[in-house]
Amino acid sequence: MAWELDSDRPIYTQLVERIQVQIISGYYPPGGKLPSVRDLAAVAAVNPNTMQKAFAELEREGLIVTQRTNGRTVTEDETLLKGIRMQMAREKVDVFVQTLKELGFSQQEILSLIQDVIEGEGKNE
Amino acid sequence: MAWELDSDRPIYTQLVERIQVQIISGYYPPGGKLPSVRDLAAVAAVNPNTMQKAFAELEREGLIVTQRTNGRTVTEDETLLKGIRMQMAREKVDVFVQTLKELGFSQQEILSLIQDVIEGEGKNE
DNA sequence: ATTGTTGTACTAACCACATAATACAATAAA
DNA sequence: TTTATTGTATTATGTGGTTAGTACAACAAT
Repeated sequence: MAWELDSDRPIYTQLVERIQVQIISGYYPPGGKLPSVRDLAAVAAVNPNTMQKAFAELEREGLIVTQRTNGRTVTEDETLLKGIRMQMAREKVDVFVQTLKELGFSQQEILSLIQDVIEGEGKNE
Repeated sequence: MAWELDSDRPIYTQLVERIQVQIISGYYPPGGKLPSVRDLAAVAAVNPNTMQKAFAELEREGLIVTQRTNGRTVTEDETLLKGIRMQMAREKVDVFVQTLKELGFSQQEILSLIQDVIEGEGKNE
């Protein structure tokens, strides 16, 4: 399936975030090989240049390593991966809680909304 | 203070979201008058054209009403406002929970993270 | 009546993003 | 050695967002 991309934000940014999650979640394990620029661009249905830009950003963050003519691999630094995982989670939580508070929801109401979603999904899994 | 705007997304979209929250939270009460395009553009430090575009979108959604030569007011349809409030909240919750699950957090872990933030903030308020 | 404020429309210019189409060097695979 | 694949770089083109500047009609305030 082609990746779900929002036209409201730069595509390369969305590619970065998606691949970040795939790495953090273990879909691409530490030390594992990543698809080539061309292949992954084809899968995502974007231009190779755009995927190249996303990979460059991921490399700048240290999540992936480039071997000049033999593709790319996920970093083997699992400490870094775990750190980024927690960092991403905390940022999502902070933004979420702040946003809901701005909408006028109390702490208890926020927790209730979360539990509603979790219990609702529980019936399907 | 100038509004905090992210260069990663269209400014007018961020203006829409910010004003939405201000309306939903009651900062601009139902039936209340909104600043003029030029004034609010000056406050936010953006071009009047951009603010105009944001207002046009808000009007399309029904949140605000335009009086041709006498400014704009927030809709008096409080049922609509409450509906949008819940709609926004549920979407935020859904996206949040899904994102955290993709990062490999369990339901209990998600709840714990939320409680950490809430309790942490409690000490400052 | 005059002045000021309102929403609105228009053009020009700039820039970032995205795509398309090539091209090249390095190296793995055959 | 030859071929294919890799990352990478380049140029050109199109699109959308943003700003700047200007202008106009409608109406409130004076």
